Amino acid sequence: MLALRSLPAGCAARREASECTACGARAFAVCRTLDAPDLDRLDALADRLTVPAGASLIRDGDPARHVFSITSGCVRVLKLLPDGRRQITGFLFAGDFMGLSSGDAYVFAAEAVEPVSVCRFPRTAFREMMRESPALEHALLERATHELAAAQNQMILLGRKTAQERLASFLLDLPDRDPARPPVPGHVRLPMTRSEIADYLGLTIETVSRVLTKLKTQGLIRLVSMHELLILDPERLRALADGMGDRLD
Amino acid sequence: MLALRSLPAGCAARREASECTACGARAFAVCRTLDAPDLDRLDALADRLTVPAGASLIRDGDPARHVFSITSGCVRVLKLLPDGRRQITGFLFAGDFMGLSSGDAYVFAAEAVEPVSVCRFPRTAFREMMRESPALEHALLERATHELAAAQNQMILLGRKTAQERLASFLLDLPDRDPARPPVPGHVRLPMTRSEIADYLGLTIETVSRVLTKLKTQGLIRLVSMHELLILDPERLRALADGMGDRLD
DNA sequence: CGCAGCCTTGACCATTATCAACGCTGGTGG
DNA sequence: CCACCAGCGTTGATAATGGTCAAGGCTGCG
Repeated sequence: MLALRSLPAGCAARREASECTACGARAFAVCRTLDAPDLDRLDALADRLTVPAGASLIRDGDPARHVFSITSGCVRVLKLLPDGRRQITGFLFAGDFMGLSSGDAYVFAAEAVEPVSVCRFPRTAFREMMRESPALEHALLERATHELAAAQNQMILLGRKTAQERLASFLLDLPDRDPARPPVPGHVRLPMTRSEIADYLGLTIETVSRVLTKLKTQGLIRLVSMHELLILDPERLRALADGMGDRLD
Repeated sequence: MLALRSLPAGCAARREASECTACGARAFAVCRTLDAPDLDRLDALADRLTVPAGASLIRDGDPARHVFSITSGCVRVLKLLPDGRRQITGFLFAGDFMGLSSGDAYVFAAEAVEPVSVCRFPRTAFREMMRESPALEHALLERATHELAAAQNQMILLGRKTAQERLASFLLDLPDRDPARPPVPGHVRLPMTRSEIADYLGLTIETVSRVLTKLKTQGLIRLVSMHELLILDPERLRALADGMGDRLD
């Protein structure tokens, strides 16, 4: 399992997580399902790391020795083709979890989009805990279930949606995922570059840039700054995202 | 969770599954992790169904009342956009499992590609069993982990690979998944139509047809019949699939 | 044998990629 | 404090991959 994002229901937990970077393992959103003694054991296992923007958290092919819980910042999970083509398979935020893997090596890379802090657990010890705590395993399965549904949505986006529809979907989904900013309605923080958005949506930077300009021209969004925008017409944007761009015209 | 394919390690289990369609729940590949009494309980819960080609097993939006274990045939899992665009997110075969879902309704559809037989379990009873059997939950998490890794691979395919690379990847992956045919090396059974392949790979039928013809012309494959082909040059096909098409030229 | 459905092939088109130039912006050092 | 520079973003012109439209062929079944 590559990465597990926190569940929508866990929104409070997520926010909490982002606020308690000092308390290490307790920041782990799954903690809600654990008893106090288990939490203490997790705490004891955890390393706290801070990594600068651009730094690598996980390298594709490396032995899978750790699992991670993100406590602040934004992480990109990605895969590369030998010639350098890149697919970003997800952006992770505070409260999200990553690193579980079926084999002994990671099959993906993870890098900091902005300065990131994480709790790092030895994989074997974490596995041990999982075996002993069905509640933990249950929570992870719950998350994995959710993550698989999200993956199907990303597949229809990549396989069947137009560039406009992809951007619209992205802009609507992103704020739900990022607890870093209080959810001012319509306000979207874009910690990632155009290039990262492009590699997430299966497009090029030029197309991303052009489509954002077009959405702006159509009055659907306003570009506040390079890394911040406003959704002006959520309804029409949603219709676009769902492939009903013409219904509302 | 939409669908869980059997693990590669479970190849023997899978084959067994496809051979014992008569024994119902015991065909469920996860059974390997359950004790005999649990198996008997599963057996008691299961309906055995046979559905004709083209029939619907799960409709998007329907209340999620069952989970399914496929005992023979091929199932397509898909999502639709309102205007009819279709993305097939996976093909399932004997031994695969589907239907777990985070919400109360299915968020995808499942339809028989060819005549299919399944074991159907009431979702609530299955959940109950999961709660009582950590081994079952563990097995499902294991599978989900694997399925998530596969989803990442499909994302790089859909987001970054060319039509040729997509077809090459598909032809190489498919036989590993389908236990219906003894794994004659290089022999690929294609139970699905060109249209289904296209909707799985994010292409059109015409492109699928043209690329298959091109692969044939290049001596990489031979089209034995409409639903059967031979891989003549696995190495070059693999190189193509991995985006190293030029390396071997 | 005939028909329906699927597949293939061809001609043309559109969306998006590629290539190129330029502009903005934020950080650094004079 | 300002000027410069590097990196990122935007915009434009052109190209290419794959989509669309159309016609015809195969195949398997009644």
